[in-house]
Amino acid sequence: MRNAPTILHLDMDAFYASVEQASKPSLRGRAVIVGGLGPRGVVATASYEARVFGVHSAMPMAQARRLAPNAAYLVPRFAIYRDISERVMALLRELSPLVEPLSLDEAFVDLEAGRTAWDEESARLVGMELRADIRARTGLAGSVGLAASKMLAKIASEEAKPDGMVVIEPGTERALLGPMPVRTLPGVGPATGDHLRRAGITTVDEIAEAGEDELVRLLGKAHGHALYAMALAHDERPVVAERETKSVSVEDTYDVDIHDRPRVEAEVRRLADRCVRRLRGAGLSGRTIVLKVRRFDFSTLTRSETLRGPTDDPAVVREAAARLLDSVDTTGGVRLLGVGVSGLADYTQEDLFAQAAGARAEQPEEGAEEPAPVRDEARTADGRRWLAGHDVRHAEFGHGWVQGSGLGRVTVRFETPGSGPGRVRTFGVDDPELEKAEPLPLVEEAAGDGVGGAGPVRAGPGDVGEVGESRGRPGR
DNA sequence: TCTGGGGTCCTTATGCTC
DNA sequence: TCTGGAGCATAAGGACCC
Repeated sequence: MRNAPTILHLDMDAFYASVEQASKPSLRGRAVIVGGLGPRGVVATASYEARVFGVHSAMPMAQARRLAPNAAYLVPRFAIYRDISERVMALLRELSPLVEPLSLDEAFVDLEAGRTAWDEESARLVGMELRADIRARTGLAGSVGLAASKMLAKIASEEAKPDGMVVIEPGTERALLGPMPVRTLPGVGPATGDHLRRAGITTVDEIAEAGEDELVRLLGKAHGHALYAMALAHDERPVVAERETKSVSVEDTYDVDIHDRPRVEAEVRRLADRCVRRLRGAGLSGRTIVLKVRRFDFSTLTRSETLRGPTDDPAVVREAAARLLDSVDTTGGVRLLGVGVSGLADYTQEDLFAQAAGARAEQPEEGAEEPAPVRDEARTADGRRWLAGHDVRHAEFGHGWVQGSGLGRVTVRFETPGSGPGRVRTFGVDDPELEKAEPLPLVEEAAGDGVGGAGPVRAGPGDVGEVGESRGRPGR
């Protein structure tokens, strides 16, 4: 392990909810909950004001509504989260070429590799400046952890939340880690936590005391070795900038279980097509097709089939998925269906099978199988949907966002990131003066954007649209 | 009072080939 | 020709992460 805290972990605070609060002045200081709003939705992010009520990520939305009935409930706007995330990642890449994004709101940076920090003092300085830059560029708060390894940097940023910075000084790791609960360590979730608790192990120190052999016996080889090393604060994993995508998949949970077999088959075809679109979008093809079925009782099963060569042909994937479905009993109903492709190749090779199938099934389906949506909330006559939290523009009142909709009406609050809290008005869902709009930037873009200096800094408003997007990118 | 969506990695069982 | 492994690929499930 290196002997200076030069690995940085950045974690944006309550990211989705914070973006919404920055976009919508009337929500600042209020409980905001972002997630799926359907009957089977879960919470993606809760603002700190909402966490006071006990609401947290991954909680069923129904439960959140009981705990915080007066919170604002919004559907995620991934386009703007992605845009802001790219700005933040660009700031990180100014610090080092070794930036490892873990998701839209989290990343590791190896400061030593970027020669921006070499000891504790320089690392602290970089961390402070980074947090200030992020706030200036995005208006949002991020927490920073600095340590000599990835595991410890992540634990440090967790400790730093919200809106803080924590440095773990080399030499203090064991003392700090020892009394912490086992769940603090990465890779210890509910199941492993229970497993360890039944063996009388509840703290990191107790993992270390148990010894490596005992852990391997309890948890298996890979997990046992890894966890023992972590408990001793040994973590040599390097920061890895580019990781290859290993699989591409799509899945849908239905508001109401599907019992009708033809309907299940139609959904699987639709998912197969969607999956292939994503696959092709990333310039990939794959050999193994995976079908996922979650039944009415939440039991989940997967069926997979490996082809002779990689494909990105929708007809081939559709047919494989249909064959896999043949071996699954869906009487009783299914709540989720998914289709995935793994065994990826970064080239597209048309195998004979694909060509044969393609000749038969070139373009039928496309328009023919348009599946009926399960649920139909506030949909206009031409099929537009007014999703809570999404941006709209009104010919007379300007830019606003959907506060709620139903019963043929849509309620809009007219405000922008730079305005004060705005007024609310209600319209018919088919009001011709109301239309969907693009999100507005959170921070006023200064003319020229003030980044004249050295280094590969991304410029201002002009280049956020992104041109040739074909790299495989890790974790979204 | 129920449990999303997109991934990764590991374990175990099984069949094939040498 | 039979048997025993080793080693690999495939399939299914589970845990974990954000």
